[in-house]
Amino acid sequence: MTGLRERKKTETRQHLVYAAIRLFAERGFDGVTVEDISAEANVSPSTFFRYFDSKAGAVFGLARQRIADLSAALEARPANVSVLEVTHDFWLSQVDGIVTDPDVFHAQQELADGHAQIAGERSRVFDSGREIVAKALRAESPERPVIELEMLASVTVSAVFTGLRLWHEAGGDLAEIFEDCWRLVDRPTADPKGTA
Amino acid sequence: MTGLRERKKTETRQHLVYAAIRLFAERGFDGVTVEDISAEANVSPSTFFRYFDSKAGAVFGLARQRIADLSAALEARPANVSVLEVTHDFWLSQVDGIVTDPDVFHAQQELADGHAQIAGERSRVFDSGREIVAKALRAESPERPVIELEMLASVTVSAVFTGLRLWHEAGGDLAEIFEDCWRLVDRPTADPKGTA
DNA sequence: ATGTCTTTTGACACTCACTTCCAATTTATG
DNA sequence: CATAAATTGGAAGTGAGTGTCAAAAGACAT
Repeated sequence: MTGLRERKKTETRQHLVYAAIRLFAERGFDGVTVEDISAEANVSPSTFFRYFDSKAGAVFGLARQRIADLSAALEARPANVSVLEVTHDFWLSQVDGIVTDPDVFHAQQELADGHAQIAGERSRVFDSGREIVAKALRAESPERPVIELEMLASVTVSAVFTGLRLWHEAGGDLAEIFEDCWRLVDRPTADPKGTA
Repeated sequence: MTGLRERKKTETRQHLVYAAIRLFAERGFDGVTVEDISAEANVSPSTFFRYFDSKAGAVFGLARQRIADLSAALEARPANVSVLEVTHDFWLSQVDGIVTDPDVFHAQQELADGHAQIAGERSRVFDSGREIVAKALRAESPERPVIELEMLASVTVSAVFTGLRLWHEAGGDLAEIFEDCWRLVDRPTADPKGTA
């Protein structure tokens, strides 16, 4: 599983992503060619397109690993911990990595906000996260209506997305912002219509 | 405001959007060139790019008008109707137009799910909707914490997005599905942490 | 170590999305 | 009718993205 081949591949992928983000941050998305990125990572342009579908794809080229980690965390869920708790704890656990090296995150956010192509990549990453949480919720509570669970999964993504966005725009304590966002996820669901 | 020039422009834009969606549905996104779309709409490729940033941009080229309508509805809001109510009623009022001619909607959804570029366009449309609702909420309740309002706005988008997605995937009564999704928006917000 | 098989890579050629610039055409205005 | 302004078409150029094929490198046997 962890042969030299595998290691070299993840290495190359990382080099390409970091090279891309750094160059984009320096010269702008349109000011950098795939050839530039490839040269910076010491591979050929052909190789770039073997790792990513598009130039924009490199920006969130490592984020899929995080989604895979979330999926693993949910599959390893202990019986006495809810899916929402696992999801909450997982995203909270990601805060450290982001605040430690915020440059990459802020660059990703700027790029996604400025270019529809990159926004598409970001959107897809979050969407696959939503799908994974929805699947886990369905397995956990097969008796609850699907629409309710789908909305719940969607709102967990909203919390993460909103938290990151607000932190990017205004700064502050990311963990604290995230907890504030999460409060809207943990409201009771089985209530009657309420204030409507 | 409604001179011949303006009318011709909106006409051309519509022709391009419908031509694009129809051709994409027939031959797939990659099986259609900008030249094809332009020819179908009787304009030159140069003109196409004066209306849209990219080939993908044409898919949601009319959706921005809906967001503008939402913005207008929120600005015309009577004092005794809440922002959430206006937003809810607006989206519900859009249901008719979608179910009457569902082909365009389904085609848009398929295209966005299959191509990151188009997903980016969709993401941006919904995001501008979120921004508009958030702005209205801040104006309505300046005393409430910003994070709470931002999350609320984000959840309204989740409701619309989830409703459309589920209807696209499983069919059924769109208005009913939307109401089910909206239940998670209208839960009380000022509660103590509750089940957390 | 050596040979063989498989995977990864680099080089080349090609299409088409997208940009830029200029000339021609059409609409608005006095 | 004349002039100004906006819109359009055409042509040329850059670079993203795809396909193919031969070379290089890791995996695995003897």
